[in-house]
Amino acid sequence: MPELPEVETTLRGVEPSLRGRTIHEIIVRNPALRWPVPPEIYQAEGRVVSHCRRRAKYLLFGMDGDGEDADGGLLIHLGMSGSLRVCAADDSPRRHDHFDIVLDGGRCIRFNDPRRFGTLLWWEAPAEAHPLLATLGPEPLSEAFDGSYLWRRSRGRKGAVKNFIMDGKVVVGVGNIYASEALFLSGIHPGRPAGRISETRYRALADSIRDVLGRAIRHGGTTLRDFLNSDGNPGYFAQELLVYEREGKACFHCGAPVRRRVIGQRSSYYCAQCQR
DNA sequence: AGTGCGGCCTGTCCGC
DNA sequence: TGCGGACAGGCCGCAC
Repeated sequence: MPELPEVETTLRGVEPSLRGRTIHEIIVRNPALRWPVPPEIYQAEGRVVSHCRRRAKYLLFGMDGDGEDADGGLLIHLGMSGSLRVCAADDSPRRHDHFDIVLDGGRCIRFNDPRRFGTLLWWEAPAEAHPLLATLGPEPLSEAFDGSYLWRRSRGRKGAVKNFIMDGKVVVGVGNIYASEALFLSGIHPGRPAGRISETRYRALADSIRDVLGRAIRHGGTTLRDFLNSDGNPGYFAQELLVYEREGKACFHCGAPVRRRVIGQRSSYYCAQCQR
C-alpha cells in the first residue's frame, strides 16, 4: 500500500522517538512476513539507534554509528498494508501487530500489517550492498533523477511508460497511485511505449513525478483504505488526486470522463483527451 | 536484457 | 444473510 510519500511520512513520524534511543528488546509475535524474520535482527537489542533513513520504500535504522556509518541495522518494508506506530510498550497488541521494537523509556515502535507483505530484516554495512537495495534506481527527489535520465533509460523499451516508471530499477518509489497522477499531470498516455516518448516530454514527466511526490509528502501521504501514519492518523493527499479512482468522473482539465484500464495487471486511470 | 506473469496474504466490497 | 470472486497502494523470482 504505502508508496514513497507514505514511507517518508512514517519515517518522519518514528524518527524522533527512535534516534538516540536504546533498543531494549524486539518482540516478534508473527515471524511469517514476506520473508521469515531472521534471528539476526536480535543483534539490535541493547544497541543505540544512531540514524534513521529511507531508501526507496525501505526504512533503514542504523545502530551505534556516527552519522551514517553504522555497521548494520534494521531494514523494514511496509509492503502493501503495513504501518508503524509509536505507542506505549504495555499497550495491548491488536490484531496483525506482528512485531514491536521496544525502546528504553517504555515506548515502542509497533508494526501492523494485515496482509503480511511487509519485511523485517537485518542489513550489514554498507546498506546499499544489501541484495534488496543493490539494484535500485535513483531516488525521484534526488539530483540524479531528471528527464534526460528517463529518456536515456527508456530507449528501446517497448513496454508501457506506466510500467517503466513503476520499475524500481529505473526509479524508486513511484507506485500505482502516483504513476497515474504524474502521467496525467504531464499529459502522457499511460499505455504509450516508453521508448517512443521524446526527451522534452520526459522532462515534463520527471517534473510531474517530483511535484506529485513532494506534494503528497507535504500532505502526510495518501490514505485510500488503510494507510495510517505513526500517530495512527490518515494522510490527506487523497483529496488532491486528479485521476486515481475517479473512473467515469469528469476530467478536471477538459471534462471528459476519466477512464480506467488495466496495464501491467494494475488499474490505471487517465483522460483519453488530455493524455496522448 | 526486457517483459509478462504467478504468488505471497487478508480484508472489503459487489453481485447473485 | 451467505457465498464466491474480484480487487487492493509492492515486488520478488521465474519463464520466455
